Amino acid sequence: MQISAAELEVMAILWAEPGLAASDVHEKLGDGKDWNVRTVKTFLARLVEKGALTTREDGRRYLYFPAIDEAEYKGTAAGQFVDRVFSGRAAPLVAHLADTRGLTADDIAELEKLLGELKK
Amino acid sequence: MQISAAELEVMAILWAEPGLAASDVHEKLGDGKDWNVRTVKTFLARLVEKGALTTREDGRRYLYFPAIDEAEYKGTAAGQFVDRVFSGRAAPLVAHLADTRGLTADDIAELEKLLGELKK
DNA sequence: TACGGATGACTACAAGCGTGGTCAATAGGG
DNA sequence: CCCTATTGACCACGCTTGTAGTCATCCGTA
Repeated sequence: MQISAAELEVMAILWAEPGLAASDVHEKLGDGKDWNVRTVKTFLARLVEKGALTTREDGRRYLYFPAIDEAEYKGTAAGQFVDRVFSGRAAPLVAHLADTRGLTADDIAELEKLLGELKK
Repeated sequence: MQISAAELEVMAILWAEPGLAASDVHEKLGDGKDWNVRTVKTFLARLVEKGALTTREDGRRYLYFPAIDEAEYKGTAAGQFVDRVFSGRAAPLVAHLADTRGLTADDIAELEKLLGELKK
């Protein structure tokens, strides 16, 4: 089930707040995204078609709910990305991230904590 | 400069061994990828068009060379991915990787070493 | 009650992508 | 020397993606 970049923005909004109507999603879009409402509706329709969203009728409109789990989706997406770009190896990915965008001290602390747990 | 998944496979081969001809690239493709030679040539042509490869004539054929830096490309790609899927935060990405595919002990060790260096 | 704005259904359309076919020239093996 | 396999140039085609337009309907307000 492929979800495109633009569609993912819509999913992000609905993962954060399920049960919105098309116009709500439109309003909640970030700054750069000044998509037409119809564009948003297209994405919603495609996501429903793809099985990533379900709808509930609410009078004359639909409310949209995520049909796939956020953590699960992100996990798979991360795995696919690492496979595609880094031949499946996670460490170089982190190295590159550190290199090109600089991990914050917080990031590093969080990662250390994570590694501590993983070692157990 | 967008490089698609299939094109990236070709880039990977040429990053590992620059100066191959189309047929060489075709031969070096991994197991799953039984693309037709013409498919490979299409990707090569598109990559040249995109400026990701340059060519040198070698008699009747072309040799292909990467025109973009591997580390740089991967760094940007990683950054874009983290932005797109994880709102720019690296730690959750690693957490998801650990979760869904299990990092190996080696991975963990490598990451720890990396973090050690980053802290300095 | 008539109209303007919201809503869903359907349609459009160009660019990108994955996959490969056609054609003409040519180089190499028999 | 001739035929086959290789190579590049160009073309094709259906699917996805980003970005909406059109149309009919309906709801609330003037």
